[in-house]
Amino acid sequence: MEAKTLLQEHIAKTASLTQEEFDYFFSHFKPLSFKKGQTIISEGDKVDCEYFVVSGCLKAFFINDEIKMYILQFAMPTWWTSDYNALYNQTPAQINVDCITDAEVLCLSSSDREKLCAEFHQIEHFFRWRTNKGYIASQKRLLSFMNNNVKTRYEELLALYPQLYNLVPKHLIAAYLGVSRETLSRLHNS
Amino acid sequence: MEAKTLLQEHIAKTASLTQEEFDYFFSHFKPLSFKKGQTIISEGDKVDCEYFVVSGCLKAFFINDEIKMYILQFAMPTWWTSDYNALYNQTPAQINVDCITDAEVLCLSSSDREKLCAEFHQIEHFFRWRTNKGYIASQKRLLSFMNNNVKTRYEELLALYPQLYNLVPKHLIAAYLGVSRETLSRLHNS
DNA sequence: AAAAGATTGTGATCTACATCACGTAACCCA
DNA sequence: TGGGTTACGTGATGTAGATCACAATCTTTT
Repeated sequence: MEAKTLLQEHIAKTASLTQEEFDYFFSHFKPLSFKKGQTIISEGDKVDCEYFVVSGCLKAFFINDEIKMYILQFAMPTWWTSDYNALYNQTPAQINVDCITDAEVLCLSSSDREKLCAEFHQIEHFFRWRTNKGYIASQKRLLSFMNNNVKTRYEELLALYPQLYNLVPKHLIAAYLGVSRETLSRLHNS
Repeated sequence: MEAKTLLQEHIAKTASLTQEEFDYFFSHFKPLSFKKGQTIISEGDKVDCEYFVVSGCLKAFFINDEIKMYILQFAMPTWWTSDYNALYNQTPAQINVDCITDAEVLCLSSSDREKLCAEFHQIEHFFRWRTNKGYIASQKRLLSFMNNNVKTRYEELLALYPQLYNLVPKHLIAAYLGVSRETLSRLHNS
């Protein structure tokens, strides 16, 4: 699907904009294409934008001790991603974002987002709900982390996003679950 | 500090309301007082409200297998709490909220919040930012969970909220850290 | 098509933390 | 003021998952 239509249908679920308003909104987004493996945000970068995924799959991750990787989010079409802590607090990125597959994204700068939120009540409404859903999902994941063992978390993840099983290498799924790739591999037999 | 002043100063940090607008906003809140140990939300309840803490300390927690407790949030003055998943998706509460100390709260119904957000752009702005901060904090905690051992998480928590050490029994701090009370106790000696 | 790198599986061993068990001290509240 | 509940410490033992090591594919690049 075309980027503009995808975004429009996505927004329409929570906010009512006229076609004219949406066209204006859309004009602030910059379309970007990336190849598999390309980096969008690196640790230490100044972060100015957030990204709406049109096609492909990104990962937002943290590297500890230059060795261990922890994946905060897989970002699929219609998902938003960035290092929101860095973006809102104007601090250097602690999170990396790169492309698991070739990907197309729409890039929106933080200043444009704030401008658009101030100009259109409905746009502010949309972003409140988007963040709200992210917050609820994040709380659920935290609870699952405290409450469930690796096997249960793995099954939950696959039930929620079956396409990940074939799209994403297993060691990345392990990094999302916060477990070693060896342990994840052994789960298949138990 | 008086409940109304506390809320007004809290809101003023992110939204500009005239005194008249704030008075109208405030008129939708219901002040409630609770004693130490009293329950505000029980698992299975229909959840209609969110709560702004004026004084005291609440905990939002999840009980697994009728045995293990996991604390999602300690809620102190100027913090907001509820079972947001239940509140937004109109599902029965999975989270409990009760009082660690005597507490005063201001209660806002979800329908009033949505009404106020629709009526005043600045109020929608405020709630977007509040949720945004919650989302960022939740992501940070998730990262710390994956990345750090118990001792580091304990030190982080005490650095962020030193008052918790004396205010809250250790087994509740253990339940927040997702660790057994015995292990937490042993950390003091190591 | 060959070489190099990435991905996955699996055994052996190690470790952080859980669980069980028991003892002591502090705090309610009738 | 005394008896019961709650809080907290600490030893002994169990276990999920980490780490190390190596081998077998599968993918990408030249």
